[in-house]
Amino acid sequence: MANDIDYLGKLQDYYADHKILPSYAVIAQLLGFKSKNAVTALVARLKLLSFIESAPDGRLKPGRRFFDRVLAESTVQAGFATAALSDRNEALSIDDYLIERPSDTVLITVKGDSMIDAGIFQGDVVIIEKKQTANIGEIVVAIVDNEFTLKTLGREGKEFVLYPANKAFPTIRPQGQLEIFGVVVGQFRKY
Amino acid sequence: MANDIDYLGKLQDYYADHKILPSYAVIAQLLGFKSKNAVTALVARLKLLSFIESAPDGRLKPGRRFFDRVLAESTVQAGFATAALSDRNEALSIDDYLIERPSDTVLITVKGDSMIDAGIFQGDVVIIEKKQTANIGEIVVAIVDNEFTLKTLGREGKEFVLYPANKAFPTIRPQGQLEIFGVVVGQFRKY
DNA sequence: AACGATACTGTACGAACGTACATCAGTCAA
DNA sequence: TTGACTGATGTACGTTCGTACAGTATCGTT
Repeated sequence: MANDIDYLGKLQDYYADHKILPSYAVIAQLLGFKSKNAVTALVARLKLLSFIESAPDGRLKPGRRFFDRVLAESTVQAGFATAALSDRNEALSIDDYLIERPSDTVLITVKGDSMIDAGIFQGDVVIIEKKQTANIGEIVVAIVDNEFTLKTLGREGKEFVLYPANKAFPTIRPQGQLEIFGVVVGQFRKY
Repeated sequence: MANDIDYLGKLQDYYADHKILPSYAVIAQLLGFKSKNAVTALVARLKLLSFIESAPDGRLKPGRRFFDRVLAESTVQAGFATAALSDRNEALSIDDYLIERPSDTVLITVKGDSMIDAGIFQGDVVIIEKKQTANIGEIVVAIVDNEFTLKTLGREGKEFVLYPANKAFPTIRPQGQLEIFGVVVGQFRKY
């Protein structure tokens, strides 16, 4: 059973490369089995765990948990780290974790350094939930001078203001009504 | 030819539902063709435009442009956002964008503030590709005193060192051999 | 009206498909 | 030592696969 997780990893790698799952014969080759029927048995086990399902035509397709990623505890003692990872750790589907309302969510690539003290760097992608209202303290995408700007919503007296998270940038005090496009609900970065 | 885009849309819908592409026979059914060979011709045309490709075993897989339209539909009306996402059109999902080798990848929740100047905060999740070697300048997960630590790999003289990205923390100069668990390839955060 | 191009229909075929059944080898507990 | 269990190997088979070739219908151009 322990090998099943390694086999699953290989299927996930194949899927990352090709965006499909292969046939039983190709899976046998991939995993080093001599027999297709070993794949049938493995697939049955992976189906029980919701990693894999069958499409209407009998072909294999990713199951609900196929895109779960291993979430390791950083406090796990490193000496046991490798052995522990696949047995006990939680799993997380990144898209499901970051996006709760797909139909109201857009991704925007950050340009500029105005939010670096909030850990949002140029080139990062922020996840925006489209909303016209926001709470004080939330990071929002507002429309100022017909352009999007990413800032923290603040209030001074009766007026809303937009605070950067970088001392080099000024606070924005909008003339007239502040127009909010959405609220930042997540962020990600690739190295 | 105009119908080809509609046919492609239906394939994209099937893919959105099942996360795989079906066989020629199933595609014929899906599109209302009476003949499998019409699918062969359609596939040839879609291949020329890089919407579809063949996997090594002959099965169909999404091509480089297969996800173009899906991403275009998901962006906001503002031209700005569309342009920002335009270089990411091969990514099916955030997971697909961030993770290239699922079998060697684990997620770790960050504890501590040692890397805040690099935009990695406590509570963020970092995406680790398990590797025993890394390049100078990369952010690594190293094992020091039997614990994971997240730092930037550096070198002083002949010795490897681990630099924090926070002035409040000291540089780590490991006794003996530096042990690397993996390299940070991505990061994400939820608000 | 004739012709060429395009997109589809129909048929055929060797190869591969998913599935079923029997068997074997290794491991572990009693 | 023995039996049960698990995971793999091997074989077989009806169905489906991807591909090739021939033919048809429609449309636009000359």
